[in-house]
Amino acid sequence: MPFSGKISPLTIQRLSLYLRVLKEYAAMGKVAASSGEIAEATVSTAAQVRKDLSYFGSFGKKGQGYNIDELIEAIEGILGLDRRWKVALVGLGKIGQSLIQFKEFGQIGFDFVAIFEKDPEKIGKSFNGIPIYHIDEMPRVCEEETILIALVAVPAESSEEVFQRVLDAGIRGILNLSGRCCFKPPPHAFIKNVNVAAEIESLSYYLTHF
Amino acid sequence: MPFSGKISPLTIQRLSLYLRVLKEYAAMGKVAASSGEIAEATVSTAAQVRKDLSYFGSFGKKGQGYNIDELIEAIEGILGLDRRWKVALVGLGKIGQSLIQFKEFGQIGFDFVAIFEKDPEKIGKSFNGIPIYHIDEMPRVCEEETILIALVAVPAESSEEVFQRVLDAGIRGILNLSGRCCFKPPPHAFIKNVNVAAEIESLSYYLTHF
DNA sequence: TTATAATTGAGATAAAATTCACAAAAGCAC
DNA sequence: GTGCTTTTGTGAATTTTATCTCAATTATAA
Repeated sequence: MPFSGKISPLTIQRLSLYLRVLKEYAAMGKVAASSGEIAEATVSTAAQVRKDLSYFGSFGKKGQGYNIDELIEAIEGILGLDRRWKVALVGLGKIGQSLIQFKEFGQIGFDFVAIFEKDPEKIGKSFNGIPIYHIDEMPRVCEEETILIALVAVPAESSEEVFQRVLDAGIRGILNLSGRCCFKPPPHAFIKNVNVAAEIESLSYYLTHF
Repeated sequence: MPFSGKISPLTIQRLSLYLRVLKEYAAMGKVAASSGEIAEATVSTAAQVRKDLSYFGSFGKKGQGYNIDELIEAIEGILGLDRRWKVALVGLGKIGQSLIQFKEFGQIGFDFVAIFEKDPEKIGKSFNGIPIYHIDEMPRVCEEETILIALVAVPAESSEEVFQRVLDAGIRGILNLSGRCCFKPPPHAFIKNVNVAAEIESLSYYLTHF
């Protein structure tokens, strides 16, 4: 790795945002951007942008800002997006079905290659061109296909069991949409929780008190 | 309000998680829980749980922990969940369709009462029993129905314009699923961004570097 | 060649968030 | 009632994160 030390997860999330706006800029034909511009587009501050980048190296030119193509390449390298990732979907309910059709995953380098389900009705068929396996087959399929990332979209009740099985199948990164928010992963694995219900509850807090 | 001062958004998010596990406990018939138990269930720490709660009052009993029903009621009060909220869905694409069928919103007090769309094909009809209006009708409908919260699930390209129109319609809380991450709301409004693509990118970072 | 303006990178500083640590209850057993 | 155990609430200490500041660098234009 070209860098050392522990980086805050907040920095990582922001890099992802910076990358988005940089790609927008590139698509517009823009060649350079300053930390101030990037900050404004991501609701951040110039100092924050520079500090985040500085953990990984010096990518800008004093007086000139950042070359957009170079910075895109740098951030993609940092985030490990200079490759493609195979992803499994676990749970083909409403949410799973809608996410698997979501084109942005492919655009940013993540390919769904397997779906795992319990419902015998669905197994053996395919959805959106992706084969549906029984969840028992996860260890075999994930190994054969070298799948390291899973998107878990099962009902909250079954999620705890499913997390365990997913980790046992060799998955190291879980994107959890099950609504069951909290599961402590083993040290070699990572979980990101996306919880729309919790987010709307914080909106309620702010509307109530401000 | 029974409290003063600025509370960290991180505290608010965690209260939401605490509430979830407390409701699980209540459903199991449990009557009391300690900060340690709540912490374990939410992947937090006992001190963090106590500190978060302490910003709003004293809800526990020394040596005994927290009465679950009482604490649920307290947190619901804090978060403004001791009432029901009317919610608009803006954008009836795949994501919008799947979210509006998501039962948990109703269970936690949020009712979809209107859908706004641009597509003339859909307007005038209903989806899942909820009427579909043209987006131009938002100001009128939101006022008549006193809708203060909107879930925005439109394509990233149109989101900037849509945010503006949503705010102009009197909406004060936006849950943004458009993928376009960054929009600075005016001081009386609040935006919560949910960005699955950005989350999966951080997973890539961790798998690459650890 | 020299002034001018823009902007980075990073050390110093400030602010925010988390953890520590412990006195003060509260129940229980005897 | 006394001693033991549990667990809260909170001020203090620590750690983490964000902001500020400015010397150094680059391009530009006179």
